[in-house]
Amino acid sequence: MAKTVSERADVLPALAEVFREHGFEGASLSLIGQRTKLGKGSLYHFFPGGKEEMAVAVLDEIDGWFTANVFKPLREEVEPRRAIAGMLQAVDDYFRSGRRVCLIGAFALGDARDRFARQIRSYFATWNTVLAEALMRLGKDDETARNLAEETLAAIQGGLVLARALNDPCVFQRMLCQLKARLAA
Amino acid sequence: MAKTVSERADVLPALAEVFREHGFEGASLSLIGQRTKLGKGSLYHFFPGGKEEMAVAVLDEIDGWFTANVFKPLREEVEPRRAIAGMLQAVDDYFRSGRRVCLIGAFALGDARDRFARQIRSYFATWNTVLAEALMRLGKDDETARNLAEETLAAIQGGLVLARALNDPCVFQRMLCQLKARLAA
DNA sequence: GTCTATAGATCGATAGAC
DNA sequence: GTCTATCGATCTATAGAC
Repeated sequence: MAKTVSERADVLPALAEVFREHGFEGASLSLIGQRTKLGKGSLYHFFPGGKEEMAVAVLDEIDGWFTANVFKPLREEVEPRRAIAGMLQAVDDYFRSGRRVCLIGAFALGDARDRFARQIRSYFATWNTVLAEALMRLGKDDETARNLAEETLAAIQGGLVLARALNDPCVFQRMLCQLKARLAA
Repeated sequence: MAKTVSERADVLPALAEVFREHGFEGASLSLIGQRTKLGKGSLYHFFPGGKEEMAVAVLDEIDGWFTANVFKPLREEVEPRRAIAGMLQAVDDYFRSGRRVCLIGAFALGDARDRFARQIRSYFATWNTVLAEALMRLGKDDETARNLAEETLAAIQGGLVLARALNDPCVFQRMLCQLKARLAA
């Protein structure tokens, strides 16, 4: 006992999975304890702010992942075609081809939205902006690029909703496929 | 006291609003009691199955509204252009131009999905089918119609997610506008 | 048919031993 | 740093008065 091995970052993946599956309200501390294999004492040691701080940490980690694997490549890749193809590939990986839900989207639809409004807004706003800029580098005019970026994000989020509602991940894959064609046009 | 006036159907709108704002887990009985202005005794008189039965009743009512105002017109209107324009108008009204969330979509993303899987699936599956059929009557071939129907539902759901995440209902309106053009093409 | 009161379970959070 | 024990609050659900 008194294992000193754990770090805060170690429990984030399990934590994220619990929030993804049960939402903010549905993720009880006892459930979180089971899935992270940590007692409440340990959880409060890592997250003195309780469940809210756990969710903030998870959202931050997700934001970090997207910044590194989606937003940054989208901004820095000089060849816009490759930037966009890379984005779609990363999205497909992240959402496990439609088998995994977007936690930020789920939070946005639920009552957790107000609590985490800043992070939710920032995630989608950033994505929207960097994608629109990549589309402009591809030759689209300002308005077309903005609209197309917005439609792309909506198709991704909507595809995840539909895939889960119909219990059919293929819906999401078809959505990505269609986006690939549309964004290249 | 002993007011005999209330009927089950009278509380459904308030009930729906509570679930929409707080999700299934977040909608506590005390909150439901406040918003419906009914005590727990009355609520359990109308819904012996408790919160789950309340949610089922709300989902049924939503399904009834869409059947009458979206699915049925989409099936029966002989002029497919009018059928689709009518659908988009009904959707805009129902979702208050993006200010209102889709409860069924929100349930699909959260942990309520498994509990209400049948109703969630049926809602989207029916919509998808009747829209695809209308598109075929418009002259699209089978595969195109199916894909376009799917993309339409995803755009609507994704538009609602984005509108709420960015706190900007205009996103949803732009989405409907774009759909109008795309479906007519 | 609606209310208040409350049971019984579970919630988030804390304290203290080790 | 992790555990167990436990607090008070809140939850869903029930019982009984009116």
